[in-house]
Amino acid sequence: MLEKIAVSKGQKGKSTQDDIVYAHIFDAILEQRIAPGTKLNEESLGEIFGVSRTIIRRALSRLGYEQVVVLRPNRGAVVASPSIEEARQIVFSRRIIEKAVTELVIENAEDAQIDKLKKLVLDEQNCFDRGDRGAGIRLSGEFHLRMAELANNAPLLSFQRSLVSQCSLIIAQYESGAKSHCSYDEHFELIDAIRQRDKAKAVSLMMHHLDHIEKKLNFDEDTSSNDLKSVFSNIFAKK
Amino acid sequence: MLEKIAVSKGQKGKSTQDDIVYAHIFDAILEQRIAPGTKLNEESLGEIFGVSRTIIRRALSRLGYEQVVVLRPNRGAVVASPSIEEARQIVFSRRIIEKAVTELVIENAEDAQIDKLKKLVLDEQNCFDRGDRGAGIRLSGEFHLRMAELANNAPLLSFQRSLVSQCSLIIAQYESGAKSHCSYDEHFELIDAIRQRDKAKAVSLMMHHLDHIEKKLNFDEDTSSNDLKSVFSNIFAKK
DNA sequence: CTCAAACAGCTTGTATACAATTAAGATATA
DNA sequence: TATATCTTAATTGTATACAAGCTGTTTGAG
Repeated sequence: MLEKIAVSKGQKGKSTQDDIVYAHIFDAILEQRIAPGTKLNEESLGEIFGVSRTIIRRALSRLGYEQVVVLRPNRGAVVASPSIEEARQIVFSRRIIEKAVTELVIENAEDAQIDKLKKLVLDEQNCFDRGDRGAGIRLSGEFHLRMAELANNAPLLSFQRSLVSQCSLIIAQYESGAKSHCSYDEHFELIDAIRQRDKAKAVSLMMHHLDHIEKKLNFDEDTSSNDLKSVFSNIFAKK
Repeated sequence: MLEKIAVSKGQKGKSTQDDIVYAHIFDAILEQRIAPGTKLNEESLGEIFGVSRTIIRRALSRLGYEQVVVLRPNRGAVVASPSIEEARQIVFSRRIIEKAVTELVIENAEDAQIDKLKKLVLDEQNCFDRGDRGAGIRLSGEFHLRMAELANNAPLLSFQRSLVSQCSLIIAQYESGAKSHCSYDEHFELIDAIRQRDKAKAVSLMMHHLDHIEKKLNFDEDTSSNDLKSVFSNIFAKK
């Protein structure tokens, strides 16, 4: 059964069981099929995937390390639901990383590699056009990941992976319905600037790109939240 | 028995078993009591710490995620031994993060918090003066971690944690004997610049600080290496 | 004597059973 | 009725047993 799922998800052959489970839960969270705050019960997940709790626990630890789920000792895992403040910190970090990544890509990547990126953005466009917002958000994240790959720096790539995941969560949580969050138009523009090796322009485009995410955050600040402390903070006087 | 170790290490009370095991292996690696490349056998570690393989595996995964050990599927964990190229990437990442951190600290940290840092550097000085190089390297890393804490940005802090660990490994691996690697003098200077809220000077000091690490890398490049591919690259013709 | 295939051991991967902890409901007391 | 304590069910934490995989050695054929 797991085999079938693995194939349907197009995972590489060498995937072990926890990789598969990890990838499925990860995708489900980023595509908003599981809401932020949802409790992730180990035994239920085990039954769903047909594996023991051992495997589920490994997958959950990994998700916990990437901050996509929150692990509460003795109380299990829940899907992360970043607060506005946490979201701001995450976007801030991305600013720093994306700037460096963009510059590295311009310095190091070959034309052919950059062209490949375009295909990915076409896929992304496709998803949004046919209304699959979840997959669109994920592909949009993948675009930024591929950029980091072309930067040729392993630690930056792994940090970017974590940041992009968390950003997708934030977008899923805070951005209102139909609006395209991370418009593929901007991705196309960015690729062109990189292709022309125009560092200043590319970095500036990237920063604007992130501005858009952050502006949405401010705009939708009043969205209902799971963070009880912030919901009721106006009732109780501050210490 | 574990209890005793926990106390002797001054861990906080809420430490669970894997935290303790994790911390011990971590410290042992960073203090060079285990050499890079050493195989970490699960059962042996289990006996040493008096816990089951379950706990050891959790600790090893975590170390693997932080890149302090390398996990090879079906073949166990070994202490990481970064190649020169990997080391360069790590130092490059640190340049980016440390610049951002330094600026944030100057913007956000209170005088009292900065003063606290000074005590830490005194401890560091102490260690080197009395010849405890291992502990010195660890404290030097802790200095940079504290800086990241004062920056008030959770994702940056967690990335910094991973980078600092890896850097300590690099220093332990490549730097020759007695030389102080990350001289505490520079830490003192840095603190002063931050205290005066002199961004340009502080950032420049920090960059020089990292230059020193990197220069050592180049200088000691000929040190015997575990990277067989590079060792024998002169024998076989390139494809 | 060289090389290859089969075997044995040891180590890691996974499932399961049991212990410890938490959360919720029930009962009792003021 | 409100509060506190006890009890119980559910869930997580840990140990252990068994399965699968790798490594090194032995054995046999060329």
